[in-house]
Parts: sequence; C-alpha cells; structure tokens
Amino acid sequence: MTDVARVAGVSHQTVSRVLSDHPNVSAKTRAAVTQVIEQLGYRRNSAARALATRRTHTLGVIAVNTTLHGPASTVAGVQEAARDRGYLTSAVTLRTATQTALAEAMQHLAGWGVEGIVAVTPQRAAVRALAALEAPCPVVTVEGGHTLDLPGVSLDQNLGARMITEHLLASGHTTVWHVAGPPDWLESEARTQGWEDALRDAGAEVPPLLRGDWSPLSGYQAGQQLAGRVLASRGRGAGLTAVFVANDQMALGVLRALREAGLRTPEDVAVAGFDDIPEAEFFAPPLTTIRQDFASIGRDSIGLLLDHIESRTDESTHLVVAPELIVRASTARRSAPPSA
Amino acid sequence: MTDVARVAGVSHQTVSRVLSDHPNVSAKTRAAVTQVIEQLGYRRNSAARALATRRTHTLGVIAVNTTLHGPASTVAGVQEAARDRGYLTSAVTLRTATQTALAEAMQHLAGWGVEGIVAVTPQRAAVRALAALEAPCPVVTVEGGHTLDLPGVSLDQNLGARMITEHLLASGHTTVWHVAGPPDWLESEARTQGWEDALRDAGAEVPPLLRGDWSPLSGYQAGQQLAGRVLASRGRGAGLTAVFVANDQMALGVLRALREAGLRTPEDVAVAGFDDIPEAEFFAPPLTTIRQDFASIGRDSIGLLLDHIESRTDESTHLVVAPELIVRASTARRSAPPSA
DNA sequence: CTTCAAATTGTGAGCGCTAACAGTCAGGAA
DNA sequence: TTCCTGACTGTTAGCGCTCACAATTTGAAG
Repeated sequence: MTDVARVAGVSHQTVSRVLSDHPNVSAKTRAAVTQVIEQLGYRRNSAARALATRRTHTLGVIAVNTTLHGPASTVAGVQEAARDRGYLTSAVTLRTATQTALAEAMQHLAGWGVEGIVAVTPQRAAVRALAALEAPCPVVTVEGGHTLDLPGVSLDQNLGARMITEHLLASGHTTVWHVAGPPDWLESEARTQGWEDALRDAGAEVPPLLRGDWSPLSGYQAGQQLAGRVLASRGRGAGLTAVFVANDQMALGVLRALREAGLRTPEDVAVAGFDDIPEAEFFAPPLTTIRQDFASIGRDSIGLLLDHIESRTDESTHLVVAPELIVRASTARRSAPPSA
Repeated sequence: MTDVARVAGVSHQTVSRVLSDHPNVSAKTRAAVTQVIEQLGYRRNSAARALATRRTHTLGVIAVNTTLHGPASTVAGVQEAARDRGYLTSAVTLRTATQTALAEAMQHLAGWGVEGIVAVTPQRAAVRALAALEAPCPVVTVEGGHTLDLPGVSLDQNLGARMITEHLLASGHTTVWHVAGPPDWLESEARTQGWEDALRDAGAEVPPLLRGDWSPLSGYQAGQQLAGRVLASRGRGAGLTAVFVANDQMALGVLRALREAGLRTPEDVAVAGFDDIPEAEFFAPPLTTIRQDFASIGRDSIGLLLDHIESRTDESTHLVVAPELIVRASTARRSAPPSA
C-alpha cells in the first residue's frame, strides 16, 4: 500500500480511502490511484484490514448432510450470497448432527474469528442441539423451522405441500395420499402438516400416512404398497388416484412401482413430488413438484445474519420463502371421474 | 493475550510460545499459562497472527458441480482434510467452468490471501481453462486427470474400470458392454479406457459403446437399447450378458430398463456401476460397484498442496488413489454358460 | 483582499500477534 | 570464586491496514 502511495504521489491513507470508496476523494486523485493499483497489481491485505477494523468479514456454514440435493444447493446458495455481500465463507460438513460435533465445528469457526454462522440443519435433533449450544457469534438456521428461538429462514414447506395437494384436488381427485419423509426432519413434518391441512380444509378424507427415508428405494416400497391397494380395490371406485410424495427421489421410486404394477401415471394414479431436483423434469412422466429457490434462501439467510451482525439486533426473526408449483405431466388434469 | 500474560504473571511472548508449542517453556509455566487461557476463554486472534507471520493458513476450493455425489463428497473430503491440518477452507461453487468464472473465483479467493487452491474439476474443459489461467498461488487439481502440468490427485479410474471388467469376465461372461458418461468428463474417458484395455488384454471382443450423461434417465435409455439387443438375439447365444455402467445413477436406469424388458439381473444380464453412492447398496438387486475413498483423496490433495506451499517445490506430482471393488448381488457369479 | 467553512489530504497511533534479539538465571568447569 | 553455557523469559519492533485527528487547500461570501 505504501508502494502504491509512493508511486501515485499520495499518502497511504488516500489509497485506503480510494479502496474503501470513501466519498471525500477528488475524482482526479481517485483515478490516479486506481491506475497505479491496477498497474502494480496491488491487493489489499485482508489480515491487516481485519486486524485494524476488528472485522474479519468471514462467515461460517455448518451443514449436516451435504450430499443430498437440498442441503447441497442450500449451502451453495448461502455461499454465493455471502460472496456477493463481500464475505468469505467457510463450510464445515458434519456426518452426524450430534451436539459435540456441532460444538467442535463452532470452535473451529470461532478460532478463525467468524462473525456469524449459518447452520443448515433440517433435522429436529440438529436444531435442538444447536439451540442448546452457546454460540460465540450470531447464528441463523436454514430449514431449521421456527419452533425455537434461533432466527432462521426456511421455505414455506407447509404452503408448498398445500399447493401440491390443492392442485391435485383441483384436478379432480377426491383425495390425495401422502408418502412422507423421516419423522425427525422438520421439512418432512411441515409437508405432512400442509398436506393434512389442505385435505381437511377441502373436506376431503385424510388417508393413512406412508413413510420413506427420502431414498428412491423407500419410495419404491411405498409405491408397491400403494399399487397393491389400487389393484385390490379395482372396480370398487377406489379413492387412491393421487399421491403427493414428500420428495422427488422417493417419487421416482413410486413411479417405478406403479409402472411395474401396470398402473399408468397420471391416468390411473397422479404423482407429485417436492424439491424439483434437476432430474425431475426427465422422469417418466415428467414430475409435478415444488421448486425451492435456493439462491433466495441463501440471500435471505445471509441478509438476516448480517442484520444481526451489523446492527446488533437481538430479536430473532423468521423469514419464509415462497415455494413455486411446477406442474408437469405426472398430474395432468383428470377430465372425468375415475373409471370403475 | 496481554490479559492472559498479566494474569499468569508472564510476558505476552511466553503466552505466544505456549500457544505455538515452542519447546523452551518450562512445564510449570506452560501449565500455568494454559490454565489461565482456559479460565479466561482466550482465543488467539487469527488476523493478527496472519499479519505477523505472513501466513493466512487459508485454502480455497473451486468446484464445478457440487450437487452431484462425486464432487460433493470430494469437496467434503478436502475440507475435512484441510481442517485436520489446521487450515481454513473456503469453497466457491461454479455453475459452469468457463474461464472467466474460474478467473473470478480465483480473484475472490486471492483477495482473501488464500495460500493455495484445490480445484475439483472433473471436466476436461475446466482443467484446460484452469491451466491457461495465471494463478496467484499453488493450485492442485482433483479428478482433473494428469494430462496437463498441474499437480493433482485422482482416483485410478482406469484401474477401477479394469477391476470391474475383469471381475465380470472372471464371473464367466465372454465380454462386457459399457455405458459411458459424457465425453468431456475425464473420469468418463478413463473409465472407458480401462474397460477397453481389460477387454483387449483378455482377448475379448470390444462391443460398441453406449453413452449417457450420468443421469438415471440416460441410463434408462441405454438400458432399453441393451434390452432390445438381448431380446432380439435370444436363442442365438448372444454375447450381451454383462454391462459395466460408468456410474451408479445410470446403472439404476439400466436396471430398471432391463427389468421392464423382462430380463433378470444378474441371471440374464449382470450389471455393475461406479462410485458406490449410498443408495447403491439398496438397488434391486444391490449393485456391484467401485468405491472411491473421498477422505483419502481429500487428504492427498491437501498434502500435495501443502508440500507445494511449505517447501516451495515446483515439480508437479500426480497422486493416484486406489479404487475398491465392492461386489454385490448384481454381478453374482455365472455358474453355467448363458442358456440359449 | 480577507475570512471562514467545506472539501480534500496527510500524520501518528495502534489493532494483536510473532520474529529477532536481549536479558536472566541456574549449574557445572576452570 | 569466576566464567561460561544452555535453558528459559522478557523487550522491542514491526506485519499492513484503518481510525481519529490535524493540516492543507479550495472556493465562495463578506
């Protein structure tokens, strides 16, 4: 920086002002300094800056299962948003969300002076462990529900499930079955709740719940049960004509099971998923599903975190991102009541 | 630090020595200082440390498609290894591996004074763009092949493919078909090469190549072609009794297509994949595949990078990690020659 | 031509740490 | 005793930047 100042014939402080976009610098000086910076390939030393400002401009991300599409995309969204806001992010991936693992991750990040942490913790147990921990800096949860007093952002899972269910009801189905995710996941619970609410509001019967573990295999098994039920009640005007599966991967399994049982989608049974994974569009048939806008979830969580950091608000806010219904062939409108 | 020194009745330099594990500190002093540190909850300021030592102990990770299982796991492995070695990592995820995007990512990381970069670039185009770039610090590629003069680590894809192919040949198949990945991917090419080499070495016929794009759907389509061929040549002692699919996801599609065509796996056609994604064990039937040890890939890449950073070696080394064959039901041994 | 405020620029201190060197203290050899 | 060596500990000076303030310049009003 001293070099730049010398070459440009100004003081180091003026160079600093140019770099920080300080208003009180004449256009001429600014141009000159900028040019010298360019010419010398100078880059401001972030460590010195952090030391002087007492701000590291570094955020931590703690995530639990980054190999799944949802968490992976969320982490990417958060990182992108942070980068746009001029922050460095460092992610720690945990295999399991035990309290010790979370605490260790926090210690690691704290050691680097992170100013805040975004925790991508879709499981109830993880959020609980997190809430019990004494964090060295503001923490914001993503997909962590709003049950506890941590601020957070999540997609409106409930609304998404409602939208799917209502879409199916509106397409002429008398009721909608549901293949839920594992009970410990908040997303799973919210989707189930939304589905149930939509059915009750519409005065439709609430069929028994099936459960999977997010994997295609578990969806396949649930699909076999569903198919068995449809076939068993053939000719008796069965009510099983539509299924809302809690994620796209399981929906894939359901589709396969139905096809193997000789049932057509959507003619015999309409199927909808949740997540809009990239493959969903290429399923056979293309899957109706709910899209999550990970970029905006990331942006919101970073926004929330920086609010806490920069203005020291202590209130814990919850932001909710709107889901988007993507209608594809797997739930094509049913023109007539199901044939007997 | 001054506080700790005052409370412990020593100089700040002694505290520094304790924290840095310097040998010349008496056991008594060390214990006392450690205790005060504990008591005060003191944490050394990383920015000041970085400024004084001129070492940020920060590494960057650039990855292209982190939503796929492979890259996601690799990034996680790298981050874990870096953390174990006392480094902070910051990851940048790119949507596309254009040269500008790569350059931008590097600028961003360079601005934070990263001491090295791990680039997870399985596509040929990405590696090429990377090699053309002037990096501000040492760069190590992961899964970037060893064609260019960048140091790197990769799984021995070639060997893995060989192992799979030889396993199938040893199981009694006269030859092995192959569903390859997209041609731009280095992994894809190496796997194809290994398959071809193994066949030639065994004096087996090399059947025509099928191609997919890693997705289950593309595997399904390839599977339909394969099934069609098997059915068409029924009774004529067809040679299509085993398929090596370049990844597990496509293998899933192949399995489905075969089943739909009324073919049994492994009795009619044996199927093997590559990657050992968590689901592979639960496919129907469980899939024979190649496991990649992402933790050790991460460890090796970080090791390589730190060698470059710490000892300023300029040679570009390539490390190769051994694959592991996981035999499951999808390639059960064939006791008799294929029935006519 | 003077005066003053605003706009611009420069100066010095210090962020918290480590490197290099300068002490201090013991204990054994001369 | 005196000296010296080695083990330990303390002192000082930055690392490269920003903050607070001081100094200077500018331009319009008096």
